[in-house]
Amino acid sequence: MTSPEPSSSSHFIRNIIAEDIQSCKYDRPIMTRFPPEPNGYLHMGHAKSICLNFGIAAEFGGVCNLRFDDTNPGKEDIEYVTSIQEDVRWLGFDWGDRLHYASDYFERLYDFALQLIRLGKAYVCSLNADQIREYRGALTRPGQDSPYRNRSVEENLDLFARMRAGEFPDGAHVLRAKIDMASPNMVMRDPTIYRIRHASHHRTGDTWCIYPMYDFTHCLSDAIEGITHSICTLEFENNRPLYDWVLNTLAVACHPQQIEFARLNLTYTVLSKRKLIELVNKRCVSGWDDPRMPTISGIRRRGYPPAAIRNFCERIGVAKKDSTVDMALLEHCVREYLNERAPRVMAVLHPIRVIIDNFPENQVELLEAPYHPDNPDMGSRNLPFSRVLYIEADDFMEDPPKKFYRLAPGREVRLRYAYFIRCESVVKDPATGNIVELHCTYDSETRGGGAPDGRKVKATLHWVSASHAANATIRMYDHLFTRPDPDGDKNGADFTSFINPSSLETLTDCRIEPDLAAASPASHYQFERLGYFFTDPVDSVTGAPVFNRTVTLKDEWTKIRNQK
RNA sequence: UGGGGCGUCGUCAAGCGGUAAGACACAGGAUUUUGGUUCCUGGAUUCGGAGGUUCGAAUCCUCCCGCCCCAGCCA
Repeated sequence: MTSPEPSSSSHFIRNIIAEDIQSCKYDRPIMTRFPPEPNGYLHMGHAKSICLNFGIAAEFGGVCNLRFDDTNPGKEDIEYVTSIQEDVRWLGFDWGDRLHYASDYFERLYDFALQLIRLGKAYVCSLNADQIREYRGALTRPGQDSPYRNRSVEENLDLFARMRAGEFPDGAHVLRAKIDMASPNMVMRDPTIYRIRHASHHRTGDTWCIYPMYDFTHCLSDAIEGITHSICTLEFENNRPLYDWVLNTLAVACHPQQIEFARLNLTYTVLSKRKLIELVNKRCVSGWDDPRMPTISGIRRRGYPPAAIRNFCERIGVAKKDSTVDMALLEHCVREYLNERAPRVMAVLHPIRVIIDNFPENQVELLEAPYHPDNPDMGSRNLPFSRVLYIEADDFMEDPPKKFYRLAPGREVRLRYAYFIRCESVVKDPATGNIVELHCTYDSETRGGGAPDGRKVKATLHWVSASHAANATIRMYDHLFTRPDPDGDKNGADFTSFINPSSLETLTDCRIEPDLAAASPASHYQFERLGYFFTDPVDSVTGAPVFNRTVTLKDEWTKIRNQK
C-alpha cells in the first residue's frame, strides 16, 4: 500500500533551504542528518524530525544521513541502534550507505581536541563535578575561572594524553573549552568537552576511556560529514553559539547551519524518552511496542500505516512555537488512509443471538458482499446466512430513546448485504433478566438488502452467522491517558496517575466472519461500523486471530448518546 | 534578577506594509445498504496588550504582559 505524498506547504526551514539553493550557497546538494542517541526507542516526536530531515533533503535533491550520536556508553545499547534503524526504514526512509556513528569519529575528535589545546582554547580541569558547578556561577551571576584554566599547553597535552591512556579514574579530570566564564549564556562558560568514563562502549568496546560531549561531537560530526543544514529542536538554541565557536575556532572547512524547530507534543500521551522508559520499566505498558505507546514500534503494532504518519508530519507543519497537536489529527490521518484501502469485513464484538424464526432450519444461503463499497476492484466474498445469527449487543435496545434507530421490539432493520429483519420477541434469562436471544422474522423479498417495494429502514447492522463464525480475540485500544495534558497537572501529580484504566480492553469472545480466521498477521481491515483493526504481528496466528483496534470510525451515535 | 526563543480561530498553521489561507475539531444541512465515506454551509471586524509611524499595520517602532529553554563530567 503506497500513498501519494501530500503536497507540501511552506515553512521557515523549507524557505531557508530554498533560498540557499536559490542563492547558490552550496556547490553541492544539500545534506541533512537524523542524529538519534541510541538510548531509547523512537517516538512520534522523532517521526516529525525524521520526516523533516529526510523529507526536505529528498525534496531538494539532497540526501540525509543516519547518524548515531553514541557518545555516552553508560546509557546506550545495541538494542536501540537496531530498533532505530528498523523504525526509520519502516517510516519509509533510506539513508543509503550513509549510516554513521559519532563513535567512528572518536580518533578524529581526539585530534581536534588536541588542536584546541595547542590553540590555547582548551584545558584540562581538575575540579570535581561539584566544584565545576560552583565555579560556573548562576543565571544572574557570572562564573569564576577555574584555577586550572591557565595550565600550559604542554601540561594540558600531557594530562589529556594520560586521560586517554587510562591513568586516571572517572571524574579526576575533564577537558574544557576555554571560552568565557562570565558569558550570559551558561553554555559558553567553559563547557566540558571530554570526560573520563571507564565504560565499555557498544561499538568501540574498551578502546576508549574518555568520551567527547555532545557540544563538541555534534558540530564536528556534522562538519566531517559535510552536512549543510543541521536541524534540531528548540532546546539547542542556547547551544548554537557553542556549535559555531567550535567550528570557527578549529577553522574546519565545512560549517553547517544549525536551525531549530519546536518539538512535537501530542494530546493524551507523553513524548519524552524519560517518561516512555518509565512506562516500560514500571510495567504500565507491555513494552516499547505496546500499541498504546506513541513509539514508532507501538503505533506500527497498533496498525498506523507509515504513509499516514508521513502525512501527519507534513500537516502539522514546522515552526518555532511550542505546540501541542490534537491526537484527533493523527487519528484523522490514519482513518483517511485506511478508509481508501482497508477491506470491509464483519465482526461482532459483543454477540447477541438472533433467531430468524421464518428462515428454514439447516438452510444456508451465500450472500455476496463487496470488500469496499466505493471500490469494486477490491472484489467481494460470499457470506453464509442461516437461521441463527449474531448481532452486536449495542445494536438492540428493548426500550430505545428517540434518536436510537437500530433494532428494537417490533422494529425492522437491514442486515448488511443480507435481509431486512423484524424483531418479534425478546427472550430473557428469568433468573438474571439478561437478554438471551432475539426472535426475528426476515423478509425474503429483501435479499441482498434492497426492498423491492421501496420500503425504507433506518439502520443497517453488521452480523455473522452463528454456526459459521470463527472466534477471535480483539484488543480495544484507547488513549493511554485520561487527560489531554498528562504532565501538565497544576497540583504536580505524576503523569502516571492519569493512565487511562480503559486504554486496553481485551475481548476474547468475538465472532468474526469465516474467512477472517485465516487473516494473515499485520493486515488492515475495517470491521464495518466499528473501526479499523490490524492483525497483531506478534500474537495473531492463523486459526486464532488477534486483532488490535487501530482507530474507531467516527461515530455520530456515541456522540448523541453521550450528550444526552 | 542574566541570556536565548516564542505569542494569529478550541488545536496546529499560512501571512513578511495593501486590508486575516488551509487543516483538524466543532455546529448545521444533503446524499448514503457502514449513525462510515462523500458533499455543501457556518464561523478570528481581528492577529498577547497599550501607544506610535503610515493614506493604509498581524506585518515597521516603543513600552508592557505571558509562556518555553539554559546553572549534566546527558543529548
